[in-house]
Amino acid sequence: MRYNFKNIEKKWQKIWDEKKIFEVKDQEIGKKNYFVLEMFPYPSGMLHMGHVRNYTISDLISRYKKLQGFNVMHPIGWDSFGLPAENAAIKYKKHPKDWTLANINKMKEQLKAMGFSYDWSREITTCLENYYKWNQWIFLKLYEKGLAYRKESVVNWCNKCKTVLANEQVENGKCWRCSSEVVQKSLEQWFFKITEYQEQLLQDYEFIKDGWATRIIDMQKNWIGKSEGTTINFDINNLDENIKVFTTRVDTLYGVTYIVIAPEHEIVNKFITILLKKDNTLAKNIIDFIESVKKQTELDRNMKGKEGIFSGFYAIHPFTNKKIPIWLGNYVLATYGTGAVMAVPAHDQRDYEFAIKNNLEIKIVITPYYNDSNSKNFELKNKAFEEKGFLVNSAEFDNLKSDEAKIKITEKLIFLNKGNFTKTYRLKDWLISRQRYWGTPIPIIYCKKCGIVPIKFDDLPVKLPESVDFTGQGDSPLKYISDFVNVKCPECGNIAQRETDTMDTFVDSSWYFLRYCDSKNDSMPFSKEKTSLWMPVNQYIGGAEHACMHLLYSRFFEKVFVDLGLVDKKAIEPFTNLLNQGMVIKDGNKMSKSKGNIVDPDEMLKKYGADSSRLFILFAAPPHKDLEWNEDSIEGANRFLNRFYRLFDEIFNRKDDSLEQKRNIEQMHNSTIKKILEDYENFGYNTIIATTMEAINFLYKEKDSTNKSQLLNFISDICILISPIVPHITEEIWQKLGNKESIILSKLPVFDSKKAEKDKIIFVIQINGKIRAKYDAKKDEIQENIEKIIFADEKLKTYLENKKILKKVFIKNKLINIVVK
RNA sequence: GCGAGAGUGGCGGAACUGGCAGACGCACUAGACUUAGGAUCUAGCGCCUUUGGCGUGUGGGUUCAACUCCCACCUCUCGCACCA
Repeated sequence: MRYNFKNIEKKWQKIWDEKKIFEVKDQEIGKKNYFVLEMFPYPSGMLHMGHVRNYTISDLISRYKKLQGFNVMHPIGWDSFGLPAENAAIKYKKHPKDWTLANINKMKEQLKAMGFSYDWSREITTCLENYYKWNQWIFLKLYEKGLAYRKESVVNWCNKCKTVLANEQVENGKCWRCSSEVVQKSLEQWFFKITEYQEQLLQDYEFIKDGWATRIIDMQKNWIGKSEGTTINFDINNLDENIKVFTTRVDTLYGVTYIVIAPEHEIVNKFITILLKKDNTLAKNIIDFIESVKKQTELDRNMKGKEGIFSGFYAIHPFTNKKIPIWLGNYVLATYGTGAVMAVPAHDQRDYEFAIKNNLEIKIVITPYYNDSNSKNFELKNKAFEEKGFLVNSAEFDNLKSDEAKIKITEKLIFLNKGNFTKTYRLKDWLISRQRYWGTPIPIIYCKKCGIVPIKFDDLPVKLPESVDFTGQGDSPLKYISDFVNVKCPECGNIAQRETDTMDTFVDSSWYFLRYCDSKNDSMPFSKEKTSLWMPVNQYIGGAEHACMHLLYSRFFEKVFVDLGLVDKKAIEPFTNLLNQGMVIKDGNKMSKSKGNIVDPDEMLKKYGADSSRLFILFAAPPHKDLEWNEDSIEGANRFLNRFYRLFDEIFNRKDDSLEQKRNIEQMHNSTIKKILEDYENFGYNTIIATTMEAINFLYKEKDSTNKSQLLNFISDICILISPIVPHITEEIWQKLGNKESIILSKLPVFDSKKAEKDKIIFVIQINGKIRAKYDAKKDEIQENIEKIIFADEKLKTYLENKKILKKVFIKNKLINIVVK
């Protein structure tokens, strides 16, 4: 017989739903709270396999923790603001809200069909007023604290999405969402001051280093990009100005032969003003150069090589007082450090290339450590020498090692008041303005008289207007809604203008986990009392692609909330354990629409059901690895479940129960429990399934000669153990076995260590590493009778008598080892 | 270039603290049952010159014993990348 997964799965999903079995109270006596969180989906219309895998793993952990006796919260919601809804509105002439809510309904069905154990009573939908109101509330709190500010600066603009992007959302010069080229624009925008927290973000890895993959932490550290060095002030010849440069190699200071500044550097304007009076051609050339660099994308700058132009000005070397030419160069980033570098062509490859191209002086000031005897004769071999070494041609610093010289030189700079030790970070403030409709309105009004005026907390929410035309042309649709834009200033009552930008949707996802703890609160985004019952999240599960976006922003928000007194300090890090599941791959590529290799979860569910799908996904690869999609394997999963059900069915319907209880069944039973419980702790979900299959194979062989209740007892424990993986079929068997309560409310079986001790094991007799014989015995038995056992074997006896036994026989694990000459 | 991870059959992957490499599954082969088999069951399945030998990316080392530890190298994947 085949088990009917369609009926069984539907039946139990309905019962679980009706009994509200997954709804969790904030506290339950005698139980510890455990918060399982998965990255909530964007409601695009259909779950993709990445979601299915992510949520299958989360569901397994949630159900396992329940069986362990925890009070588990496993919530779900919808990250439902964002650009695709707006694009769909333009394309299908459907309102983003309708489109989004319809998608949510569809996807909710899919989630339910997978049998995921969500507490739907805590569901959140970020595009609804009762959520985004609190985005605005949080914005205003940050504004109060000076952590939200408006500033004109050069920002990333995506022409296709028609909005600005945060630095984190630009990948290799392209938009993270649509992959089109990102250009630079100077605009006035809202920022969150994440840089205020950069040091703390680095320090607090202390609290999560055991629970996060080092890869993710490294990615974040890299992104924050802390670097320690020295800032030097270079005076400018015949001009009462100076240029600050940042360097990590101040030991090469005597090798500076020119200065390069970014074309965007503020001093350039001064240069031009002066030059226009003295040297019109040079000024024009410089202006042309700046224009041409502006047109280059990041990629161009990389590809075209280093370009530059002499500014006409000279800097003064702080120690030698020599005149050093100041150049403008396309390879200097305006946004990093001071936007100016001291060029040491002998010891920096970029400067070297630039110097060769522009025929600038190259001066060696470092020689390799091994080159001590003739260090003065050290020569470059068509490239810069970038390693550390001994200083030469550096006056009183000659013969010092690089590290020592860095300190001494900086100390002298400090003495001369020309520089200091500095730390520089790559991280920039988080740009949160978006020129799009489908997002949280920024709660700000601009008044000619009063300037920037925040909305009063009591006046929240600033509602997103619903009747809007989506033409796809021009600016954000919000700009054209005069009711929305033209308002009275809350301060002076005069006509004022509302901010029409909305917030980056990453604002929504930076605190949603806190809302789950207190999802119905209508006076605060969340209460400290409720969040402190659940936070920090015990286990977070999601993809690694969010390392420098969502995961970094959330850490930042959490720290702000702690400082604002909104959450307890014990949750200074929001996610203590993070599991990054691998990607789902088909034909060697990540599943995606553009690759055309999508597998529709609906089809999978229809053909094989939820349990088979879950089993397949967990069995095919360990959770952190990429998973290769294989249609044949899912059939294998389905086959196994049928086999399992058939085994149960056959034993269950057997009339005769007079057979003996068997020791080997008891042993297998016990060791199966042990292995599976261990694997749950080590994320070895694929081997849990392998162990279960072994047990089932074993039972098939033994069933006809074994006591019925002993067999059913074993099957019952298997059901509990694998119910987090295949909840429906196990619940069905569990109930047939006569249990009244749901299997979800049961407890994990316990491994009996006393029983295991007495085991008979197969011992292997190994001589010089080669296996010579096997022997079946109890451990203590064999320890006493080693010689008898060995010499009972004639062949072995002769062999050993011919050789000389060198070391005493010893036993380890399942091995008797003899060392001979 | 910098940072992280990984290399084991035809494939996905097992192997706890160094202790029978290839568990479990897929694919494949043969057989059984069957009107039928794409259901199910049984057996086989790393390679070779098969009473034996060789095998965990390559080359060395430690050890009675190495996928596992040490040294050198190769390859692949991912992340970052003109960051001064």
